Amino acid sequence: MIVILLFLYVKLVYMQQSVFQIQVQETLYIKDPTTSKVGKLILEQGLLLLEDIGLEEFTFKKLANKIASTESTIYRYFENKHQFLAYLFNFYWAWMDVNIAFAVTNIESSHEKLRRIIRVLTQKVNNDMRTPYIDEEVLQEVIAIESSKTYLSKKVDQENNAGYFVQYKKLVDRIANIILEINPSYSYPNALVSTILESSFHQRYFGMHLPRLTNEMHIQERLEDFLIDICLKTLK
Amino acid sequence: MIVILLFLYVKLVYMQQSVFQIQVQETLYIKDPTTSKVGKLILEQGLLLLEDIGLEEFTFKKLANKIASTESTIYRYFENKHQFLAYLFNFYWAWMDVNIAFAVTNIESSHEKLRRIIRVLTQKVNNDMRTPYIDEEVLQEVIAIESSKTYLSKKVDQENNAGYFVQYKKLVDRIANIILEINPSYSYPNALVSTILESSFHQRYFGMHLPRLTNEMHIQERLEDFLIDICLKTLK
DNA sequence: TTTTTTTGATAGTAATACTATTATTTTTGT
DNA sequence: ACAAAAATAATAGTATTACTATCAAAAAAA
Repeated sequence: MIVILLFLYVKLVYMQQSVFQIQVQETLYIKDPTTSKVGKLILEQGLLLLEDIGLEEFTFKKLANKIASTESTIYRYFENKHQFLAYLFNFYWAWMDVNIAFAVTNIESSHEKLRRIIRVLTQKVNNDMRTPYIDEEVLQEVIAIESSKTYLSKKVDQENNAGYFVQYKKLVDRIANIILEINPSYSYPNALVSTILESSFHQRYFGMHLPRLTNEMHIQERLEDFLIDICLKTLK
Repeated sequence: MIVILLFLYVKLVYMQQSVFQIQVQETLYIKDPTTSKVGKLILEQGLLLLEDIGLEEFTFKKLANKIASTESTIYRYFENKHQFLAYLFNFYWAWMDVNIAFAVTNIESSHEKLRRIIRVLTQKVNNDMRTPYIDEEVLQEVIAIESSKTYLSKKVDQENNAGYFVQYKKLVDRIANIILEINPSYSYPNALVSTILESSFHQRYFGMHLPRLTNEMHIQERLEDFLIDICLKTLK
């Protein structure tokens, strides 16, 4: 408990509005977009544009038009669209980390913790009012589709050094520790966790677009059951 | 047995050189690249270029330079680089399908079949001399990194209709049937298979680039053990 | 209210993702 | 071996992308 609270204290910053706010690293932007109106507009409308047309078609020019601004302004916040995506990616996982931390607070059983974590991972999220410029439901959609593209690139090592994946790695570690509580002799805790996380995104996507690759995984309860079943049986 | 041989007969085309050759669908090219010298050069050098610089940096112009030809020539074979990738993607899975078919031939036990399949999936492949213009080892590397990009796009449904994913879907079905032999009441055979397939790529990649997300999965035996363990325990 | 910072407007460049045209080379059918 | 057909190379051109640079205007901070 104390460990978790300390953890939260370190990773969250207390703001004027007397709510917690999720922070991402300085390597993920040139100028912090949360500190200005245009910055927040970039986040808000950029996310919606990404949802709309996907990463490949997404350009700063189109976003600039959408927010009635200019390319040069957006380039003052983000180096390029990949950094923008990495920003959202880290925001998402930092936020999920908090959700998961709350979901397992006061739970004794490690099995139950894992079940709750998987529920949080497979559930459709609720919009978080503390960040009005980020629609978390849309964010989840976008990250599910685009996140693998952040690391499946020739620039992985460089981007990894720049901290593009810290939040994700932290979360994997945290869940892996719970895996080890359940079965301390299991050899592949991190691998199991990252497999589950990736699968939660891709299976849902397959359910919607490539149904032959899956078994109705667009239905949340099925996806949840599928993943919990794999985890608990694997750890027995 | 007979079913498998018939299957092979249908999906493979007997060629002059008295060897089997893997064929991909007509929707995956404008002009069949295997029917000409430049076509084969495009495949061969295109694959190497992809390995070298990745899909994002890959352009037909660069490939044209590499093979001392022109953009317009390449465009006569493939609509764009995504179709080119889809061609390789289907070639890969068609070829793995054959490898897997041979690996399980004459094997009685379904458990053993599954073990052998996972071995084939996680092993570094050997170059297949029947297709001198495709270096299968490089192909595996490239597909591992780029394949998700074929389906994680706004054009999935359209590309799915065009048959961009048939080979992959076929293979998933085939392995899913073996899963059902092991446990006929398991509810998520296809999902388990596609999870394993994706994981076999990504875990190895994590092992090499993002080690904190996995547990030394760049070592083939570990990856194999990890995946077999998950499958067999899940199906118990 | 001056200074500093941020934004908008405009311009420009090299590269990408193509399409089109025509001359030349290669393949093929007889 | 030769004409006809097909394929390729060379060249040009367009709209868009992915930036960078400059400078004036607007907004925020001192």
